[in-house]
Amino acid sequence: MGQGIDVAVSTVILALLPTGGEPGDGPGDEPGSGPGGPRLHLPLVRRTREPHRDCWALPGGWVRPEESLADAGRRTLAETTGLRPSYLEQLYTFGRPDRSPTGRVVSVVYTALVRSREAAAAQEGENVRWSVADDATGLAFDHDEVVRYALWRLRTKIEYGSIARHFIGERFSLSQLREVHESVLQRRLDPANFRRAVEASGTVEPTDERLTGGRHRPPRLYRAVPAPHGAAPPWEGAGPPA
Amino acid sequence: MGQGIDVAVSTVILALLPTGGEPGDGPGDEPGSGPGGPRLHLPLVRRTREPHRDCWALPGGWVRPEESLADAGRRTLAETTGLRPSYLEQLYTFGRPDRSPTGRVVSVVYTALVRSREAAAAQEGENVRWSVADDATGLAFDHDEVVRYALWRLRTKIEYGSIARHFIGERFSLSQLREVHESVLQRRLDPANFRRAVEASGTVEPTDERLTGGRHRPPRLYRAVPAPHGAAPPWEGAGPPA
DNA sequence: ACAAAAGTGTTGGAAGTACACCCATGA
DNA sequence: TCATGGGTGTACTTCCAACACTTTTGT
Repeated sequence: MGQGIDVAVSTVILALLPTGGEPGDGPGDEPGSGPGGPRLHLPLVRRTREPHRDCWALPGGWVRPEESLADAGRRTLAETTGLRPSYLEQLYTFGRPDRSPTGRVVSVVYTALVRSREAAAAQEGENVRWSVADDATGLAFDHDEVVRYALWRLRTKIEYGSIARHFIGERFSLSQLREVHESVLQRRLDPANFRRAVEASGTVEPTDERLTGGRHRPPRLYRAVPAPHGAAPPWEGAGPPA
Repeated sequence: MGQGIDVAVSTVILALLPTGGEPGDGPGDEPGSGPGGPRLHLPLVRRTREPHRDCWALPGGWVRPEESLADAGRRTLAETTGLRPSYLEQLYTFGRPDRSPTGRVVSVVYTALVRSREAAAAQEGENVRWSVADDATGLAFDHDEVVRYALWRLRTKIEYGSIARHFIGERFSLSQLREVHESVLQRRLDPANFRRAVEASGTVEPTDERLTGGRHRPPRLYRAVPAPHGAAPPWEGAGPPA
């Protein structure tokens, strides 16, 4: 066709990191890592060329002719930050004619969630920075808007099981899961009611293991149950069609 | 950049039409228009060129360099079917490398809802056909999949006010609104409980008018209330950024 | 023994469901 | 007056938030 429209992908990758802390120690670690527990962070990359040179922006890049959109998201993410999230979900496609000053660009934006330990793989430095998601403003292009929309979507449609699987490890206590939800939703949750809601949701199941080494009674460990099915588009998180 | 990727838009436009009927008479008209009341229909267009020549497909076309994605959706929709829906919402972006045999095409798909009277504007003929949405299979490209996803999204996230505004007229009785919901959800709803749920939702408000000319007690007419705010991305349905 | 978190029970209110019943109109 | 849908009342159930309470561990 030759329309002269370029197709890019960008990714909003979110991780829960202790306020003021470094990637690597995540929720469930020593307390005192901040006034309100861990907060949502996302990696930004500094642009090294025009337009918006030296501005911070979401990691991303051009889609290659032979790769799927999700694959392009994964590839550009790895190239710019070193991150390789297991889960990627399409967020929205932005295509205002004037959103890039150099020409027509349509950006397919993905959202990913990573565990705090994986977040450490993003080599922070001169050109990569972890930023508190709610404070990320002044970004290049329309990325401010993209980030706000990604946060809105995360907070309004999350499932117990999925958020557990993606933000924390394979095995987790209900307190850890609750702390994740409290950090995302930015409000306290009743431990008793949270327990019952999670158990009734059917998205997690108890194991025989317990978390020892804590300072008090060892909690039972749970794991995310595969997938309830039928509540989401079948291809999300997996691969095709993307 | 010159990636050789073409950007298209397609639109899933849904209307409630009586089973076996013609566009123009909609829900709330004479009964006997089918065993189970009106059903979701969508217009399909016959492809006049390769690939998939003579196959039925979703209306759509190429995005022009200077128009927004939503505008491209509106324009191609009007060109192929004559329809001009007031509401357009982005559904998903499909971009498998092999989804078109002639080259790399990324399709941004929009969903629209139209009133049955507006649906009559789609000049049905040799190359435009209204089809029962749940029965639409064998379409060109990956459009089967697109239609199924659009139906899933409509059925899982609808609001009283919005569905009223888009599927039926400015003024409507609660019975008409209930019939719309019953058709979309494919199950009967209790009239008394439906009334209370709608009234409590705050998305519709009563007027002083009544619908006369019916065969029985004239029902009060309601209208959709502007917008609750904060429950959806701000730009959907309006225009930019899209 | 004590502190602190794990885990259970109970209660009251909101919201959803089923269904009985009265009201208003056209034929 | 009667059939029919419009509209109201009410009891029952289910869900959810608040919070008191018991259990189990490390120190």
